[in-house]
Amino acid sequence: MKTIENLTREEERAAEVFRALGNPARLRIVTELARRNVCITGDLVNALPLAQSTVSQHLKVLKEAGIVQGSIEGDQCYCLAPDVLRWLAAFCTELCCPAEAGDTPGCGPASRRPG
Amino acid sequence: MKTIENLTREEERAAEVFRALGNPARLRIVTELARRNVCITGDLVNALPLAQSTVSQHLKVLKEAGIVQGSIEGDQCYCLAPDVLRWLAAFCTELCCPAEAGDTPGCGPASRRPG
DNA sequence: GGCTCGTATCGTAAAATTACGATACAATGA
DNA sequence: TCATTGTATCGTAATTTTACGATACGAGCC
Repeated sequence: MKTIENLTREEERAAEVFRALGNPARLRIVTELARRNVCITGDLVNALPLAQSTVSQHLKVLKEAGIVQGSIEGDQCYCLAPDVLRWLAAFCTELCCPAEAGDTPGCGPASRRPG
Repeated sequence: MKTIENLTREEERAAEVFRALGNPARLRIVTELARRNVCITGDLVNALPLAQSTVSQHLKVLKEAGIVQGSIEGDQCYCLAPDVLRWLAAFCTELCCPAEAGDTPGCGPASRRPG
């Protein structure tokens, strides 16, 4: 994939997190963690129709994206990182509802900005 | 990619939208649309260091995910679909801050659920 | 020491994504 | 009618992702 160099740091980070969440198995892991608060790998392997090694790899991706974190027990007890999803929610809200802009969003020939 | 069959419809939809946003070029398109409100394809081609055909393909992905929509002028004038990002923000918030649950999230040996 | 159990990592095959040039196609204007 | 312009689609090569089995590795127990 070609690197898009004029991304802001925020956009770059958001793309990374979006990508990690954009896989059904990984999203399932995240919802499972949200439901249970804390899981060991085995819990997640049981919850998914995938091989243990595959689940472990997905966990690694989620960990690298900062979405889940291991406990102090040596990476065998996972939970959601509390801030990332909150930040992502704010990012999405900012995109669709820019607080400052008074423009009413919407398509159509008349709504094209003059600039 | 293997299909995870026990995803809820909401999770499936979220994964689709996350995946579409999880590419730097596409996220750039979305932020550009958020900034300008409305763009024709050429505007986006100019904003990105990619070939016209590539940008067009990314637009198609975003359109199929329901994130952008074409205007009535025959798909040549794009804007953000107003509801999807709002919905996605709500989805993320629900994941990290489940309103009902009184449990305090967090890792550690003591917080493992008894079940 | 030698088991078993749970998990991470390695190597690899299949599938999907990404980007590009070439081309098609509709609208516009000479 | 014929060229031009803007955009979508096609075909394809390179890269990345996904999933699996095999294997390594540490902890706990005999």
